[in-house]
Amino acid sequence: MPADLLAGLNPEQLRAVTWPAKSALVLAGAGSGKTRVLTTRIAWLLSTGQASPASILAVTFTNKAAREMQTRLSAMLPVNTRQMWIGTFHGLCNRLLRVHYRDAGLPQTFQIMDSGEQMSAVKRLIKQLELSDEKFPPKNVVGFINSNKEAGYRADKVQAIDPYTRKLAEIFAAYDAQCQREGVVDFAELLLRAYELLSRNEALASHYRERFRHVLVDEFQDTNRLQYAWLKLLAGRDNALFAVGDDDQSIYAFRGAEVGNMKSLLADYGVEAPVRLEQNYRSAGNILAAANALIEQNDGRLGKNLWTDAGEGEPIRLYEAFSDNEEAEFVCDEVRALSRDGWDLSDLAVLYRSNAQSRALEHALVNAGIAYRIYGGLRFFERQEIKHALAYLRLVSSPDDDNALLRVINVPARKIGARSVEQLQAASREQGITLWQAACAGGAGRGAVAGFVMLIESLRAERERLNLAEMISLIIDRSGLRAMYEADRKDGEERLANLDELVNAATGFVADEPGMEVVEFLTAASLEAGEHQAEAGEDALQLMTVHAAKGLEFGGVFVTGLEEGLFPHENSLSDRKGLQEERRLMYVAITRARRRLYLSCAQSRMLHGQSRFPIRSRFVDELPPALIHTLSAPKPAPAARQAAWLNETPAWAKAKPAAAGGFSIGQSVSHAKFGLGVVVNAEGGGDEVRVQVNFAEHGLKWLDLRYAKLSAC
DNA sequence: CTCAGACATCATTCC
DNA sequence: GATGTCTGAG
Repeated sequence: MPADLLAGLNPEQLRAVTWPAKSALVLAGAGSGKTRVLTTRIAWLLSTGQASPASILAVTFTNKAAREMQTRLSAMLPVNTRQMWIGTFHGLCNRLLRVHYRDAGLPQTFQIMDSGEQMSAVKRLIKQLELSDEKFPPKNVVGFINSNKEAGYRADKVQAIDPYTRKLAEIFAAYDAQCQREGVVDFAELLLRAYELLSRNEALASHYRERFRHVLVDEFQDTNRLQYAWLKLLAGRDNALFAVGDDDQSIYAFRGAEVGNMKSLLADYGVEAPVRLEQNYRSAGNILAAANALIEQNDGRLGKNLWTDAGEGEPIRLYEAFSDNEEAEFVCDEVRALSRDGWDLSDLAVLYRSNAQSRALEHALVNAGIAYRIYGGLRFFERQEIKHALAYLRLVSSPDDDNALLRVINVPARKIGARSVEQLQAASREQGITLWQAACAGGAGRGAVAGFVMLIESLRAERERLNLAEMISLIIDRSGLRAMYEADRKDGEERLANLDELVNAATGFVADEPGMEVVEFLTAASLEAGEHQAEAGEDALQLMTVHAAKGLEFGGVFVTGLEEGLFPHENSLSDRKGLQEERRLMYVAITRARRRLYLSCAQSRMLHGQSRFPIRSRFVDELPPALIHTLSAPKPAPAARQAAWLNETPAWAKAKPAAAGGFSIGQSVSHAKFGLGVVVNAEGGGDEVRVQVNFAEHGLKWLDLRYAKLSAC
């Protein structure tokens, strides 16, 4: 074995890496060398002859992490990583289903729907079933379907006691039937189908159990019930399930993740205690101390305390801006200063809770001339022009995909309006055929629909002759997409560039299986929607959500928008579990930083087209004050501040500046119980006026002026 | 019957 | 801000 393989590992890391060939849970704090442990573990198993490459199954949460593991591994050992199965849950399940598509009851060319496509499939279904989307909001229906699938339940297994849930279960069943008819699978289905494939087919399951003696899982705290069941199926009784995770970084409960899986694993596999990796190699002492203090406020933790032998480092910097725009300017100023001091822009990240916040930042960055790169948000493969082109590609490959057909049948506009589409849908429903079949049958010979059928047929006729890139290029030309965007003066140019980029991506694409180029390309587009753009190497400031930042680290980090209602998000304020997840999110944000950490909030923020006047996030106040250095904003006098607020007041407030029972927005007031505050909002009229006051001590309160004793000061 | 523009509505986080 | 629905012109 390469002698230096284990060199430089600390005792806990060493214990994890050289753990005997049995199941284990590694509790790996942020920055504790988790990825290194995982890859070194694999390398150690291989180089000591305990495992062959083919016996390794490693699951990560992003494709990026999977690639990184592969790269690191091949750097450590001269080993053929192709024999190992390394990938995401979704990627691996897809692989399984492609190999055993018959046993899984799927067409060979089944396609994967992303969440947007799933949503439109459900909307279409609800309309078809003639249900009101008032009573069955598509969003809720999608949530119902996904959460059941993630828990391992099909429609017939759903716990349905009340009539409403029974109806939902019916829709669920109809949805699955529709997907089956159209040969498409959603993300959750990918997992459930693969699970059922193995659980119903003992021969297959034992084949894979024989093969994968070592199952390793990264980010185990983010697995859902179904994923854990899938892992258990593969690991069986005898194989080694080696899970690495951090309960404090569990931030995906909203998509079904169960931190409880960590405790379950200990019980299910008779693991006495987790291996704890608590030495942090990433962050300076102060940053770590802040993170520890914050996360301690959560309960039910497995428990762990990160430490470092690095020095305290710099204090954490806190900045309270007047407005979201001013916060963005602050970020720009600091970034420029850091850049002057020799920091690489790419070593700096601006984090936020929700994507919408990037707007103000982008605006300021453009003005300041600072190069930046946004991760997530509108991903490449989710842009409409790309989705259009891919929908055509799907139709060429499998015309029965109703979703794809509906997406492009009238894009660009070709005189097939809502009415014609309805007729097609009626025909398809009555005769039990797909839209494509209905289009072929009904519109034969005449009309716009026939023209569309001919277009698709003419493209299909070229399938054999053209390679993938040529096909996409042909689609863009012949469908009229190119002409449509050429005529679009607003952002047609950018969209055309993206389409060219799509052709480029297809040019380099090599399929694993001959003849499967289209299917594999579309699969990659669905499963790697976000990870395409993140590559390019230019030195640029990194912008992303806190979720997207998980697993990454930066020399300097700005955590922005630290306001009640934003971070923690208002939808999570009401329940305890939600709030604890928000706190873990904050923990993740803080622990991304190596040397310098900025926290910022704003006293006014445009949200959903309205000015809001939030108060500072509780998370800021949960940090030890001694660690924090508050940067003084160029504080204008109270009068000027009021003016600044008034400038952003909604129209109604300007229209009736003194309407709120004698109080106006921005006015300082005092209250017998709550003390001093500032009026930030008002509603009502006549003698039923309510005002919202931001109290220095007690935060935001709505007060009814009929009862509250409020006085100007 | 289609289409473009006006209008309303609703907003986390993501594989 | 993006998306869905409505309306009047053609």
